[in-house]
Amino acid sequence: MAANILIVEDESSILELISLNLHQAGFNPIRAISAEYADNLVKETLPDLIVLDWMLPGMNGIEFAKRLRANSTTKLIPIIMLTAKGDEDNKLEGLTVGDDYLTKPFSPRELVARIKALLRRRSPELVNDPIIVESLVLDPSSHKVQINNKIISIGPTEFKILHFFMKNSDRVYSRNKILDKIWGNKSEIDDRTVDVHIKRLRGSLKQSGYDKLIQTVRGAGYRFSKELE
Amino acid sequence: MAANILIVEDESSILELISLNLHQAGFNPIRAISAEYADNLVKETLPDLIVLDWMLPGMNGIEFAKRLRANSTTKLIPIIMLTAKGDEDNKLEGLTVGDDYLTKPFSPRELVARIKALLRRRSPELVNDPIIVESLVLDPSSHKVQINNKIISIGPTEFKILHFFMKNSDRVYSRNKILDKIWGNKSEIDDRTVDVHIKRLRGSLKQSGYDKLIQTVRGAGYRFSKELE
DNA sequence: ATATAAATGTCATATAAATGTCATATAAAT
DNA sequence: ATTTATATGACATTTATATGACATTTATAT
Repeated sequence: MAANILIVEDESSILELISLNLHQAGFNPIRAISAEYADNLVKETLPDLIVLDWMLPGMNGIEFAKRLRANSTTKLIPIIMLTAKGDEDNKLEGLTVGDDYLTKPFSPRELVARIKALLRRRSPELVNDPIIVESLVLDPSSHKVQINNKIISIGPTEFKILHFFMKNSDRVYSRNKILDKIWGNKSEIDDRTVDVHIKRLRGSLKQSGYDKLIQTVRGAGYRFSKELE
Repeated sequence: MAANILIVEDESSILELISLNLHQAGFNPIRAISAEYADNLVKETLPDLIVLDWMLPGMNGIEFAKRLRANSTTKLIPIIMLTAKGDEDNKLEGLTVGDDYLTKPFSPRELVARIKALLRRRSPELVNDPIIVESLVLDPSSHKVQINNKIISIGPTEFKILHFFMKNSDRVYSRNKILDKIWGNKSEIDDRTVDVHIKRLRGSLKQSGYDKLIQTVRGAGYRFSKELE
């Protein structure tokens, strides 16, 4: 289940940019264009992390952050402050109030990295850390698959399938479910195509014997599991 | 078959957020922005569970909950109430009317956990939990059957029969009833075929002695039961 | 922009597993 | 002892999955 990240930012273009990037990184972005609006949202549902712009119309970022810190139910939510270039002297205050800060302009990649770092501390299960099964390692962020510390080459679709399977192991998925999850629900693609990609994926894993992890469940679909039958 | 969860919440952003999180958790969220609107939806869809905001414009949550309880077709639907922080004194009433409650602000993750817990209690058939009889375990989601922690291989039809029997144990089913349940009611298949599949299923269970669980009731059909005769 | 390589989806075919029926053996009921 | 119901092994057939080849699309390098 993806982490819910509240973004508080008054410039809509930046808000959208961040939102898009977080979505691509696998998070659920929640948008707020002001501290007041964000406050209402936080009163209802607790986000897992807050990205908070320093300068906001109305209540500013630091004020909002302090309010969050003052409330026992919200005080533990990690906050990343976004500060403008000029506010060098305010950085200290930003860092003391928030858990981390970034100076504008910042790279979305950097923001995602910082978010992951903070989330990792408090809720490691929400972060896209490498998934490890014995000596098979799939690293979503670097898009690499290793077996015995050796990188194996694998096609994009095969990567997605393996990723999906490793995240959702020990469960059968029908070909149609897999088509939905990997290709998207609009896809007009033939069921049998899944077979072919499974074949290719198994081919990539074969050398190490890990192709056994991808199991055919006759009449039901495929399953990724350590436990062999 | 995902559980249908009706969410009644007037703030659209919260409604969307909850909806998104439930969807990610594998549920089928149904949105309603008022009790009046929800009332119609309940009649149409008979949801498996309702997440109900306490404070609503028009008819409030508790009133709506009471109406649901008064109606025989809806009285058993589990309800999770969402209460505002201040309403400490109302909690008791909320808990008595609903089956569980959460105080705002709550984390979506917590909500999902509560929903699962309630569903497991009230409609275990929706939760696809493993079915366990002594050391025989059938896991519908992974499509595996274990005996003494060892996976046994079993054909699709045998799996369906065993699943059906474990869900409906201690009851005799005629061959025709079994044909209906497993093959579908259109089937033109011979009664005796059931015998053969029962034979095969027993064969798979034999090693462990669990074939004894599948009992022949002469003149009536078959029965799955722990109690040996 | 063009050349080159990689990836994709489909098909036909090969292989394997599962199925349903039957004939016969065995056990239970009368 | 005879009738009736169920168990079982064998088998031909059907159905599902695996696989190799190929034309086409898409991405990457030049």
